[in-house]
Amino acid sequence: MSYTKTEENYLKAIYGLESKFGKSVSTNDLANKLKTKASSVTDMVKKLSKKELITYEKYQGVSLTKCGKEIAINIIRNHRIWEVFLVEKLGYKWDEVHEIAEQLEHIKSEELVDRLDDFLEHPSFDPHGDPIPDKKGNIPTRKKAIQLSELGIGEEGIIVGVKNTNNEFLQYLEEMNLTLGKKIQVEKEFDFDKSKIIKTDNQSVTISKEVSSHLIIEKK
Amino acid sequence: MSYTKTEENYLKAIYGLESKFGKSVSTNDLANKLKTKASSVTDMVKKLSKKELITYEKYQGVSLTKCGKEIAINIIRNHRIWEVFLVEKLGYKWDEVHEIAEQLEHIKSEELVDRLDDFLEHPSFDPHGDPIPDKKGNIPTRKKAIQLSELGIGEEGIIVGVKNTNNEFLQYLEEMNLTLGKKIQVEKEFDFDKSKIIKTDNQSVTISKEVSSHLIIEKK
DNA sequence: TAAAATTTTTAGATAAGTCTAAAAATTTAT
DNA sequence: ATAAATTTTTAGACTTATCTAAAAATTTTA
Ligand SMILES: [Mn+2]
Ligand SMILES: [Mn+2]
Ligand SMILES: [Mn+2]
Ligand SMILES: [Mn+2]
Repeated sequence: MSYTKTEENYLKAIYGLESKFGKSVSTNDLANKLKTKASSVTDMVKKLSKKELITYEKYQGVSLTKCGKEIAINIIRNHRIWEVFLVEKLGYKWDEVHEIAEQLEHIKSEELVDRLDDFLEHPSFDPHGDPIPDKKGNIPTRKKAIQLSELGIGEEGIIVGVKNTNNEFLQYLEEMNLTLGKKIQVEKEFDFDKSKIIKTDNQSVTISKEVSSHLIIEKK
Repeated sequence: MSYTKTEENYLKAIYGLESKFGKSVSTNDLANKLKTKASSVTDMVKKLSKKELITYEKYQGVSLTKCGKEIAINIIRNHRIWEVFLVEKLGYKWDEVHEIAEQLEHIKSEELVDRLDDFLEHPSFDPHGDPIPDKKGNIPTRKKAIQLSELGIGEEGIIVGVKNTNNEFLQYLEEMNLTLGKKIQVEKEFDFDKSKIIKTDNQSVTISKEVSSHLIIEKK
């Protein structure tokens, strides 16, 4: 069985919202995430429900079935593997790959992404630090990853992920020298707004709570 | 300006038929090539005409405008570069890549295929020996390429292309050891049906006129 | 708990691309 | 030059995914 690009995007969006909020997904939230109208969502949700990819009851929101979840995770796998390819092999920057991966993730082929995965030597994380599900849907985890906002003064860590893949944010991080793999140390924290001074290899930068809560760190 | 997958496929098909027959393309031929109905073709052809990608007069068939031709060639460029990638980097066989490239050719990105082209070190021909247009639309040519059917007894050459990318044909060639780059020599020709005995590096095979006329050779 | 606000669904339209059946135009054959 | 055959176009319908506006259900507020 094969699904339309639209169906796949709905499943992916439902998966994302379900994981984020830990409960069934509302029509409005879905409409908002997919930049469409609630009425359109209702239509599609009925269709996906009939195909048993989601469970849906009027006014109660939706959640993925086992099958729907598998499909969603597979699309996410495709997306992230393509992002690795674009950055590692074609030299794209991490803020340039998302849109293209949004297209590539829908290419229909049993083998393609598995071959690409071999070619890339089975990466576990994408250019934004997000985990890449394996063929069976298992998602790698990081043992002791925390938000930079939780790191105390003097403590050291390595940047392993970003919790926001907005292009401007990624470009900002690039300028601040806060990219994946960078070793950092908390130099100071300002109580009044929880902003921090962060020491990287060659400079110190001040970042807001907003920023530090979107950076994922592995403690040294 | 960006076009739908369908529009792009129509332009590509028109380009192919126009090149092949050297005259304007009929509704029926187009319908046949695109595996759709003549009535659907008439609709789309009106649409492309309004966009000035083709010229169209009722009952007179269509031909590409400069702009339409540029788009068609660009899609072909995409297709062939992706085919090279699939074969060279992901280890696909030449009979496995066409369908996937049919999808990949429509990915919308200014840069993607150019970067891929760099990554592949600017190939001039795809895995089937078809020329890859450059970014400006220039199509590489081979000076002295001829059909194997034109090669005389005793003459030698190298296989540089196939004029039919049907999967079964490609698999047949593989079995006969008649793949791109192979050196061959005409051992014998049978007058009654123009079939030939061909010597390759390690064996002799008999092939029909049908087959030899679809193999492109560069004379030694 | 009743009114107000919000969310969700329904009803009806639209656009792209496709199809069948029938009409119109063109080409081929007699 | 007509008739017959073929090609092409038109007319009308269908599917998918969308939208707006209005109705219905649910949740919040007072
Ligand atoms: Mn992404
Ligand atoms: Mn990512
Ligand atoms: Mn091809
Ligand atoms: Mn090819």
